[in-house]
Formats: sequence, C-alpha cells, structure tokens
Amino acid sequence: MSNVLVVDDDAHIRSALGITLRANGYTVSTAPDGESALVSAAQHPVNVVILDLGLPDIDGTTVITRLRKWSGVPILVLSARHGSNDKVQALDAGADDYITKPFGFDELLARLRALLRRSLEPDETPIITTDAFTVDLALHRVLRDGKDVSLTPTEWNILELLVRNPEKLITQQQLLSEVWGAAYGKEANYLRVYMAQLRRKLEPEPGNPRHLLTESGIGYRFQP
Amino acid sequence: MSNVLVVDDDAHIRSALGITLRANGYTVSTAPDGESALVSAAQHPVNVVILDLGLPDIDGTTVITRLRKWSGVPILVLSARHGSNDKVQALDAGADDYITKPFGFDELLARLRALLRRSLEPDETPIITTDAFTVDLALHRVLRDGKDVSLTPTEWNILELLVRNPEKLITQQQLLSEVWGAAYGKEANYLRVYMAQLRRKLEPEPGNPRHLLTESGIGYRFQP
DNA sequence: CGCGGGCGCTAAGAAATCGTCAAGGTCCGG
DNA sequence: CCGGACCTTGACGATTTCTTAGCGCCCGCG
Repeated sequence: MSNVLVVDDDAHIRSALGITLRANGYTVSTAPDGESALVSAAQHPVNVVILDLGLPDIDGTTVITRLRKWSGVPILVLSARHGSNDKVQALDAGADDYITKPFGFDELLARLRALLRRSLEPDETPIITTDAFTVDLALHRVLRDGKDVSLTPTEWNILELLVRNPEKLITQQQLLSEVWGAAYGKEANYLRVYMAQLRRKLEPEPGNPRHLLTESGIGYRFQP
Repeated sequence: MSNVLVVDDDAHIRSALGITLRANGYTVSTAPDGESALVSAAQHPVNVVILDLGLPDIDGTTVITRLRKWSGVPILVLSARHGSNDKVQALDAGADDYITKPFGFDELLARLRALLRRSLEPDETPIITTDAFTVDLALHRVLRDGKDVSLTPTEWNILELLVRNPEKLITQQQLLSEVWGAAYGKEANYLRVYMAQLRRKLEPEPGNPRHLLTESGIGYRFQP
C-alpha cells in the first residue's frame, strides 16, 4: 500500500492523522519539522507528503521548494491560513493541493486518493519468461514462439500456481486443493494428466521437461 | 500553449473565466452543459477541464465518470456546494481538484498551473482500430467500412469494456457485474447472446471471430 | 530376477460450455 | 392503442473440457 509522510509540528494532529490514515490502509511516517521531513523523505521512499505550512524551523514554502529540487512526490498542503497569497505561493512552489483547516477527514482522504491515482505508476505487468514460453499473468495469456497458446481453465490454474512460485516445490496436495478444491486430496491422477497436457503445449521436448519439473512422490516445480 | 475547456451553465462565469484565462495565455473553449462538454472534449484535444457541478442536463459526477471512460485529462471542479459528500464523490469519480464558490481567480489560476505542471502531454486519441471496424470511445460510435454501426446500450457497454482492455482476458463475472450489475453473476447466457450479436455486427466472419474471442470457461478477449 | 509403486501418456465417454435461433416480455414514442 | 427497439428466457445441437480407465515405462527393493 501507499506510504504517506505527515509533516506537522502539532503532535496531536500527527497522531490523529496517523491513526486515520493507517485505518485506511496506508503506511505512515511522521516528522515534526521541515528539516526532519526532508531527511525522512530522502531516507525511504514516500508516495505522498501531507505538509503543514506552519512549521517551527523552516518556512513551509521553502520545504516544498527544497523537496522539489530532487523529488516529484505529490504534496498536499495543510494550512490554517485562508489567504489566497499563501495558497498561490505554496502551489507555485510545487505543491499539488491545498486544504485549509479545519478540514474534514473524508475530504482529505478523497484528495489523497486523487493525488495517488495520478502518481500510480503504469501498472507493472507480471510477465514470466523462459526459453520456451512466456506467461503474462495480467493479460491471462501464454505465448510460445510469438503465438498464443490456448489453455483450458484447469490448465491455466495449474500453470498460474506454479509460475507464481518460481523454483518453489508445490506439493500435490497444494495443487489439488488449490485447483480442484479441498476435497480432491487423493486424485493425484488428475495431475499427471494435466501436467502431460501442459508439457505437450509448452515444452519443446515434452518427454524431457526443462521448466515443468516433477519431484517424484512429492509434487511439481516451475524452473524459469 | 495549454487549452482549457470551461463548462458552466452561467454565461457570465463562462465569459469572466474565458477573459481571465486568455489574459493569462491560455486558449479557451466553453460549453454550457454536460453533453456539449463531452462532445467538445472529444472533438479537439484539451489539456484541462474546469467543470461546474451544477449543470442543467447531466449530473456533474456523471460528466466526470463519462469523461474518464476515455480521457485522462485533469479535471478541476467548481461548485457552490461546500458539503464534503459532494467533494468526495467528485474526487472519487475522477476529478483532480475541487474549489468551492466564491473563489479567488489567483487561487484558481495557481491550482490550474499545479494541474498542468503534472500533465504535459495532451491526451491521446481514444480511437481503437482493427482490420474490420473502428471504435471511437469518446463519441460512442462504431464504424465499419466507413458506415456507422448502431449498437444497443448493452452491446456498447460490453464492447467498451473489452476494447478498453485490449488483448486482456475479461472474465464472465467482470462483464456481467460491469454491464448488468453485481447481482447477475450467474446469467452467463446473456453474454452468449450479446457476443453473438456483436460478432454479427462487427466481425467479417461471425462464425470465425478474429477480434472478439472466446476463452472457453473463462470469458472473452478483444484482439486488435 | 520378479514385483510393485509412481509416473507419462493416450483415448473414450461424460459433463459442461458455447453459438444460435426464436419466442415472449417490457418499455417508449407516435 | 400500436409498432418497434430492446432485453430476457428457453431450447437445440456443436464444440470444448473434464473425468476416468488402462497400459507401458522406469526404478528401487526384496
């Protein structure tokens, strides 16, 4: 989940925001002043910064400017000041949004979601590649020699489970209960049938598999 | 220079905003209601939209939702309502910022700059083309051999979901809950009926589809 | 060497899913 | 009130997928 850095000199606000944000699934770090905020932001990656302008050490606008020197992280400004001058300065310094106190938590959360929606990286497609074939988990697709291979639902379920755990041994029990259901603990025969089909569709040499390996008596393993 | 689309039913506000924006170097187009706003945004590229929520024809959040179906353009909402519910709904529908009236022009301009800073490139054309047909997501139109194909609302919803996720397998559950609602998880034969109709209208050879593919037991896939 | 268990492989029947058609049903404008 | 557009629903063979049984192989073991 997303990581939020809360910068505010008031310990009560830090605590309240921290609790609310954590309750909504964010991980939270806090800083009481500008210097420590900049240090904290530099030390571990942050997805969004909530920044109170009234800091004891540095001017809030300066914090924004210094942060923007090296980071493009979205910044949401909190401020007690309603004057439009402050807003313009903060926004032009590089802030992305500006809320005046008092504010509603649900509005703050909605604005946070809007900011994170923008900065969410173009979704990384989990793609697994081997010498012989390519599995695209997001598209739900398998390629071999550039052509896509059509798998039945059961074949796909087995392949997905194996491919999501590369090099890891998956026991027959795991496979059976994951794909067929908990009641099918004894039907090891199914596995032989479907592993044979998968190898026939994916392995260059089905009789001598190099990626879908058998661990005799225990289960199967996917080798990238 | 950046192109701004101003959507407001009040001609005075349109005029005042237009003058102010042009004085600041923006090019401006305007729309008095939701429908014309959507058409305008579809016809020529827009860098940012300023949207009043109180429109005469469509609900403001609906405008946002429909725009977001095909465009990632930043949206700045103007509203007379201060209630946090409205804000949350608009922001979660896809808006990027929200100002309540009355507002200062300099604040509006600063927020506009903040939005434009993030999105340099104008949005891409939301038109998907295949050998057989062309789908214009913005205008809700489908062309085949240069001729308009008329689709029913349900047909369009299905096609849109598939076409917005090219090459991606969409499960029957996804299609049913997106198009009919979450309660229709089991009515898989609706899909068969409508996929047949879509193929009859769009595929050169409906019995042997090349773009609207079936993944037996799982769902459907659009192949450009 | 003979035996048995686990595995690879095949194929046929059973079951589920799919494409297709057509018969209502509903809603709305003329 | 009627007609048309649209959505539901049921039924049918055609196709795909699942299940099950059978056979031969390899390998460890008595």
